[in-house]
Amino acid sequence: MSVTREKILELGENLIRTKGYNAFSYQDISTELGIRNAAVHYYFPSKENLGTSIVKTNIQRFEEMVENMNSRKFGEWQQLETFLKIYIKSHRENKKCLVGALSPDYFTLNETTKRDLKRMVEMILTWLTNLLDKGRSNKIFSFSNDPESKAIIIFSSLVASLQLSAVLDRIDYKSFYQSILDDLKP
Amino acid sequence: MSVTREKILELGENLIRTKGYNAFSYQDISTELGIRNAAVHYYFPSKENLGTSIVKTNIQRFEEMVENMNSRKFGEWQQLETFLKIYIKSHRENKKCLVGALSPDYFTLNETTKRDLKRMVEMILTWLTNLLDKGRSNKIFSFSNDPESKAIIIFSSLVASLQLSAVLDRIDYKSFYQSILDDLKP
DNA sequence: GTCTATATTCCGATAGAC
DNA sequence: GTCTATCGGAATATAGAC
Repeated sequence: MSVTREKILELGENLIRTKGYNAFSYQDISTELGIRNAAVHYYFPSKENLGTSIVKTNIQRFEEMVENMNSRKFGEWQQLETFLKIYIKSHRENKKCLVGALSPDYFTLNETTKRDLKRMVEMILTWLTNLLDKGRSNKIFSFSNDPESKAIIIFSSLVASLQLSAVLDRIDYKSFYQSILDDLKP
Repeated sequence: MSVTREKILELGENLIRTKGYNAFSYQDISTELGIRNAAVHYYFPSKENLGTSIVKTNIQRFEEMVENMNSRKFGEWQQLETFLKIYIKSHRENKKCLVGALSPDYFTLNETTKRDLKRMVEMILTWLTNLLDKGRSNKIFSFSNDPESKAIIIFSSLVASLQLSAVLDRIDYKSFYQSILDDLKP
């Protein structure tokens, strides 16, 4: 696979996660890579193509993370902490997560990207719901509400915390993150 | 104050809360109002002006809500429920809240709008932190972590839940909202 | 004070050169 | 297969008519 293509994918993801889908342009990418904007169109004919490819890449990344944790027999705590590390890293890099970057623009996306983003969110929420449910059965987590609602609360917190971090440069992310874990302790 | 100006403000807010700041244009507004796009520029010379005005309006609205609750001597539960109603209403109208609509685009905003948005987020978080703190002292709320972290978790949940609702049209908002309250019950 | 005609810049995308 | 020259349209914004 072309190295230019790879670079475009990486740059595109970074641009979406910093400026947002509707604020970045092919020009941003071509300038950075020292090529013409139309060269980007060669690899990704439309912005729709690029957006969808980026979402698909992220879905794959998530699936690989889950598979990896399963094959290494991670416990529920370990799995949750591994998942949370994605957000700590994003926070350190001053980026939003892909879901937090694209979901606010959902209505403006094309059908393909919408469908993929939806699939990604469903995948994450289903995984997290199951994790919380199993963890509670095993007396590792403790919470009063139903697992699905709890999963939405936790996932939403993570997604928006990265958005709010950009606004309030003084969020103590360590405390925030620790609070999410503390909330689940038996 | 001009009626056209009022309409522009209202339409602009709706557009930001549905399409997002970088996706809506003055054309969207002028078409809806049956005037030329430049007429909108008369009232709000730049998009920056419009954006800032909308944020300021929302800050004022929030301040009035708090003042109103104070003057009517609302208890902590009642205050929290009143606050949550904003999100239930937004959810019903398929809109994001203003913070959830603008924060993801923070890096692309001009300095004035950035400053106002920051002020709005700080105001809400400070209010919520104090509410949680007082409520816990009065044995009305129960939670283990520090009030500021808890406030960020709750506020983040609310902000992103509206974003995710657009993606997953099948979020049971009632359960979600009830779970947030249940989490705080002693 | 209110709005229209118009300029300018930038966007995403196509056709075609190498 | 890879990229450049270029288009058509839409975006924000200004100058000036009424």
